[in-house]
Amino acid sequence: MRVNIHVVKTIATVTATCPPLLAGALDPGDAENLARALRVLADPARLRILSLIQAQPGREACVCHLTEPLRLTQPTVSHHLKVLLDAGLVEREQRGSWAYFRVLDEQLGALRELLT
Amino acid sequence: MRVNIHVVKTIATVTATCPPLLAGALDPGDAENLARALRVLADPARLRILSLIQAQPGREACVCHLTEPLRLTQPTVSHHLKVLLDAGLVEREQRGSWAYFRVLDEQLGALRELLT
DNA sequence: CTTGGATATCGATCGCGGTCTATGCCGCGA
DNA sequence: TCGCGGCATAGACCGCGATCGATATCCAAG
Repeated sequence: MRVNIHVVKTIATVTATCPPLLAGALDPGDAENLARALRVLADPARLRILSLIQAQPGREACVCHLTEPLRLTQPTVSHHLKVLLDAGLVEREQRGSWAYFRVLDEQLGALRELLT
Repeated sequence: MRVNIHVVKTIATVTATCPPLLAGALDPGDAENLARALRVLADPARLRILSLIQAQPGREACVCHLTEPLRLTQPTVSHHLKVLLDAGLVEREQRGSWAYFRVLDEQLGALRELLT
């Protein structure tokens, strides 16, 4: 049986409810959510994945384009892409056997606005 | 014997050498440095510390002002403040027995610019 | 100098997450 | 239908860092 799993988009959630960092005392819940969102970016492999996708012609990449420059195994790259996907920082499009990923820059911009 | 320890300011270092995230493929070293800088912010306690300091009258706070709202012990708060200090996100001023901390918003702004 | 309070440091614990290998799943072509 | 290639998932391992109690350090007052 197939169930629809509603994946919480970390970034979208926090940008919708969390005030800017220095605009006043953050309550514990907002701090936790913002920290969770920042933790997605606070990894060298994921930062490189975002920049590598964006540097690709067409600004999209599938997993097999990333494993070699990252020098990481395919499962590890898939893991990072899932983290980025759940956060809402990339989108995924299946084309045949390949899964193409694109960066959602608006989400990155929204997150950036919270560091104010 | 006393030695002068030169503490590397994480944020200042990365903003001086690292290109914006989506401006092209990040090399591994830059990715590592940027991730290190983001990891400083990717913690709910440190986010709350920054916002609590800023919410204080005079935009400064000493350790004893932070332990209670954070519900963390004094050593833990001191630890987080040291991380923020080493990163260059806060400055420290000793006044009598008390150590007052202030947020360096320029550093936060510089880091924010890298998420582009 | 001694005491007391504020802060820093030390050492230990423990949970989280990045990485791997092994394996499952899916779509395509022969 | 079978095999293969691309990707996802499961499970295990391991290091890092958040937190704490204990203790050291520093400063002011008496």
